[in-house]
Amino acid sequence: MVNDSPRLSAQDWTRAALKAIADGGLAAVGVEPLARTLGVTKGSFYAHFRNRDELITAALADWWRNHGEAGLAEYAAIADPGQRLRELLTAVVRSVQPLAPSVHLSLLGDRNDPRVKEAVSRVNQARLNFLTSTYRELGLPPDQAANRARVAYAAILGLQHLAQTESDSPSPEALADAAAAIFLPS
Amino acid sequence: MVNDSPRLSAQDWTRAALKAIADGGLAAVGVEPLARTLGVTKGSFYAHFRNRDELITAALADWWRNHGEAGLAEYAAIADPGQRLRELLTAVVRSVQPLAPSVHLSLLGDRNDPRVKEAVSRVNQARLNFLTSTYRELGLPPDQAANRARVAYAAILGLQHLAQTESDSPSPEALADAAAAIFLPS
DNA sequence: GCCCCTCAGTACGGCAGCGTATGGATACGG
DNA sequence: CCGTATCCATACGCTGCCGTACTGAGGGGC
Repeated sequence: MVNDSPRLSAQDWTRAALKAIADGGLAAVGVEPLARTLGVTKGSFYAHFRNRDELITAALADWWRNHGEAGLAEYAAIADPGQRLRELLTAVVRSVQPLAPSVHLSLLGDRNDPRVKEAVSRVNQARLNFLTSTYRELGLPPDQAANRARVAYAAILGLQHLAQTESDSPSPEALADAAAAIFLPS
Repeated sequence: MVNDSPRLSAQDWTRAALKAIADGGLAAVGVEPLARTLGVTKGSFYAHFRNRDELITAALADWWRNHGEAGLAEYAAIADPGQRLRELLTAVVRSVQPLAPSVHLSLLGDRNDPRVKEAVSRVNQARLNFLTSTYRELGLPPDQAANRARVAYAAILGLQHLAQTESDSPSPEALADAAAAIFLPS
């Protein structure tokens, strides 16, 4: 997967752009800065993209493609909805600890950009739909399922917020238990 | 409260800076752009601040001062913890609808800046403490109260997140009911 | 082996924003 | 009415970044 040849592809640029977004937002996506980190000059960039805007659009498209339904496939394979939900929660709570820079959170600062809005909206929608149908499988009526999914997903997002802005991380097991107790229907 | 005199104060600049942060992040805080929106030139700015950094620091300090414990005073006055929690939830769910730009969310995009980290951390800590003690008053043991407060606050943050990136707003009453059912201890 | 296409280097123009210098205007206390 | 401090305008240099033009080097199909 690693491109050891000195030649770069367009994907190398979109990947670098996403990394830049993850820890600096759209403002951190600059042609010349990226070229420096990639070890080339911007002459290379303009062989792959027409301008900076095109790179941003490509990077965002890449992102929501991998974080929409694609990223949910693993869990969609779990037949039992209760277990599916439990594994989702624990996975989220566990993955939340490290200060792994998150594209999703960084994009909040640029949520006025229509392309960003579109991308974030797609990802959120896919996840909300997934959670909603899971709750429906658990027997909740449609509207209740939708609301519960919404609050549950909101909690997931919020936990990531908190994890990114705090140094002390509370015990993950206890938190997972608390989350499970709250979001698994009685 | 409105300063109709043509002369500006330092507070006018910090307020403008916060507004800029709310819908563009730190990157949107520029001396010359702000001067344009305020109808003056940057000559005015450098009469109040030594540089752009000082403005940002002042604006952030202003923000967490008003959104930390100060903003919670209104609810701290409610004696009954159950009612306090309910009013908090409904107020949050209600205030979430409009696309009122949120400083808090925008700051997440710049969470790598140490000053931003500090400010956001202070506000979150104050709110978490408040929620935790409320849950304790409701009879939960300390560790459970802390975890429950954490998840509840996370849900609040996440709901704001969702409200900002979606066009369709689900019925606020239903959502408030769902949230209350979830976060008010049985 | 030759050509062509892709990737990369160099150089230039342009623009926006930061910071400084300086002087003018306005308010206010004495 | 005068002096001083505060607020504001103008002009300038500087830096970082975008975008374009042109050139060069290397590899694969024929």
